[in-house]
Amino acid sequence: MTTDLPRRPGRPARPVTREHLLKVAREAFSQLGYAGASMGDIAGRAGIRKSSLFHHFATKDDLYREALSTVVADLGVFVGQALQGDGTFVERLDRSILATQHYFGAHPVAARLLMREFVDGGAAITAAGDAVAAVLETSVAMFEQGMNEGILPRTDARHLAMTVAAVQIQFYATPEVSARLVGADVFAPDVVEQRSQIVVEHLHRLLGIK
Amino acid sequence: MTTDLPRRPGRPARPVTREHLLKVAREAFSQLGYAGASMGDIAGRAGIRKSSLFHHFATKDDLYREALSTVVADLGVFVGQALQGDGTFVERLDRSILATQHYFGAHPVAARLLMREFVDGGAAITAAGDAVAAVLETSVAMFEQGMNEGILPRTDARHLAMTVAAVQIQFYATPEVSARLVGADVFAPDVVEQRSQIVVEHLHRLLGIK
DNA sequence: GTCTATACATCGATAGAC
DNA sequence: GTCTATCGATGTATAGAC
Repeated sequence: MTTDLPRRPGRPARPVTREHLLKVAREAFSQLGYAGASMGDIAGRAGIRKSSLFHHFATKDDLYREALSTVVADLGVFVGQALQGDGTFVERLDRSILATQHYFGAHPVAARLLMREFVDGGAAITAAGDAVAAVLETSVAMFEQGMNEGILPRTDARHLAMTVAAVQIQFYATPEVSARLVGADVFAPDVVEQRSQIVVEHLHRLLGIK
Repeated sequence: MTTDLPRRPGRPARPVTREHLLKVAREAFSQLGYAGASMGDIAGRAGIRKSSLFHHFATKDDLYREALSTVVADLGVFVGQALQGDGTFVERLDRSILATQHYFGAHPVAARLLMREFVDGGAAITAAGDAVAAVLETSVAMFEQGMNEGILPRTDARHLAMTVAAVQIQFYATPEVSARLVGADVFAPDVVEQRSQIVVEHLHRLLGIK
């Protein structure tokens, strides 16, 4: 039976990395929201004291912004890469859909963190808000391109982008509701694969492809 | 120039009604979330003191549950009434879609409050969570009925219900994002009408109608 | 870089006067 | 039914030792 020695100040052999702190912060903010997660809780998850966390991030707002921006950036490059390369319009569209679904499926904190930021109004974030707006604008531009090429029927591309975004994010942003409805763990690999194929099918019908 | 007299105890001529307290509570919880809204803030919005609010609701949790349940109940009867009556499958479907969209458009706090509850995992709520699950199950049953009648092509009705719910709620649950994308106030009557028609169009294509 | 200790505000909730 | 006053816990953030 081991006894917990009282913690003492000093430079530890293996200090926690900034990346690890951001990881646990993403988990906390995703689960509890900005207001619900506390610096003490996040520090505890990382195995350090609250004041040590403040050494790495001057304010809670700073920590939140950086944690959120990593998700937005990750998703941005992931989807960006999928859009690169050759192929038909539909092939590029499908690659971006699957990339998004696989990203959300592989990173359980991501969709919920994004959705919370959207619901909060994105007031706390300007940089990330602009990045999100850029992603949506890319989506709008893509749909307009498809309409101009005659592949997609003409409709309001901006309302369409909002609907498409909703279809892609909701399932993973509210996993308890999704799990209760489909009767399975949302992040199980086979469920992610199934949902990915279904989202492709849903969005094809929604966009009027074929 | 009037001077603010200090508040004094006693029975006021016109005490605030429970309905008014629930209304301002819905606004606060919708804007700030459960963790972000405080009993003091809600009391202040209603023009009373925090301790007076605790006279009406024993705990913050009680207030939240009742505020949320009014939205779930309102939406339930609104959509339920739309589903009643005669008409073809598509006519009943369209009535329920339009009822939902008009409800969200007319009650700016509703969709956001619901989405917050979904993102929070519905852990705080059992009764309302069951009510929401019931609405989704009704949706599933309706789609399966449409498939059995040969009106809808066969697909996974449960995943379909999740997608349909996302399309209906997202636009009004994240109004700042929506407004930025479409460049207009989401709750302006003409925008609500436009979005309603577009959602009907989107869901028709998604469901494979016609 | 981490710790102890603390300052100071706000939170949910209670007690008791009117 | 509303108020003043207060309690105890928790929140963000800071100061200074090691």
